[in-house]
Amino acid sequence: MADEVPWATRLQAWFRRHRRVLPWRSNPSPYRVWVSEVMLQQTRVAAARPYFERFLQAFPSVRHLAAAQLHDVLRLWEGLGYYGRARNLHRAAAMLVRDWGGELPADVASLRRLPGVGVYTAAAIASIAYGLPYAAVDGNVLRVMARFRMLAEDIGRDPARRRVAELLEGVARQSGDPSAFNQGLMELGALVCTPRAPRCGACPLAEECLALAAESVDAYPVKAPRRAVPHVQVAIGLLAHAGKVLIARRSEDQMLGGLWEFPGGKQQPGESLVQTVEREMLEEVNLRVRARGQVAAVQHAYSHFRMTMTTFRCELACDPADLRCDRPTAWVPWERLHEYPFPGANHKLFKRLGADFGTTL
DNA sequence: AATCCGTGGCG
DNA sequence: TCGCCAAGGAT
Repeated sequence: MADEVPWATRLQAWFRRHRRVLPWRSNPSPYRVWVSEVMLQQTRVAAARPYFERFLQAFPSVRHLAAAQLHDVLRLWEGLGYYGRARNLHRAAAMLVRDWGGELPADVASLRRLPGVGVYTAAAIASIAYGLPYAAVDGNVLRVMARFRMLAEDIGRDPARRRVAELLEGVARQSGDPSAFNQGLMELGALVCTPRAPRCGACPLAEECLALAAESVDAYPVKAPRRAVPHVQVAIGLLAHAGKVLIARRSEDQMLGGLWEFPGGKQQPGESLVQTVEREMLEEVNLRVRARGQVAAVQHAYSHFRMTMTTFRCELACDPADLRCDRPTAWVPWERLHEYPFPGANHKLFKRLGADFGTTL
């Protein structure tokens, strides 16, 4: 059957020969495939790998994950980004225990109902863990197929993804090994048909590649330019009392949800950063403080805006018992802050301040 | 359909 | 230095 699509056969042969040894490939159980696929969403293999090892060590099964506290799941996700993935993974584990006996369902419709499992991830789990014939169309596959078939559609839009999925569904079915076919296409995109400087001389699909034949590989894939991102000024306060600093937990329905931070917020028009931090402290935790001096400023780029985060040492100008906040807060010794999951920008700050900064509080 | 959601590496 | 990009999903 595989002979009906020669390029798919060559692709799979190439994959068997060149595939990387990756932790989730050694034992592609449904749980391990699921966790790896979620970690790999918009994330490079090199970045996800150490997280996967630690995560599976801590939560070896769906039931272990479901029984865990979100706090501990987020600590293991800390630094990987897109924290909604971790929250969804945790929620989905509970659903799997409740509705599926702690197993991953073996059909795409049921998989698709799990939070954090979209069209791509459902197809990836179904094909890689269960051998079912679905095309898993990720960014790699879109780029490879845009060049291979010289597709003019903007691959950032949904019609292109659907078109490629239609193109590949039949091939995946005839391939005889949907897991190797899908992973082969993605591996090809990661190792050979790369975004920049593709290695067409090493490509098993080169002789049938339309973009290569037209000497137009550089013109594909077609992608709309990104918009410019805004830059915001943020001021945060390090408020110490009795040897501990005040932190607050971000709401789970917002950006960086479930992670901890120092109180603070965005600078408003006509406001100095000192005024910003003093106002935010009052608004967020109902404490009157005086900003004593700038400690550090770090630059950080999020997915859709950039930030300069300026940090001020603050001094209490009211009774600490006035503390009121609509989200969890904690007074924590500086050396124990690592027990709480913090966003990347805060880790830049920690690194800047040094390990013994706590002694200066 | 368009926007929101993180981070680090790379040229 | 800085824009681009990576095994996308939710709304």
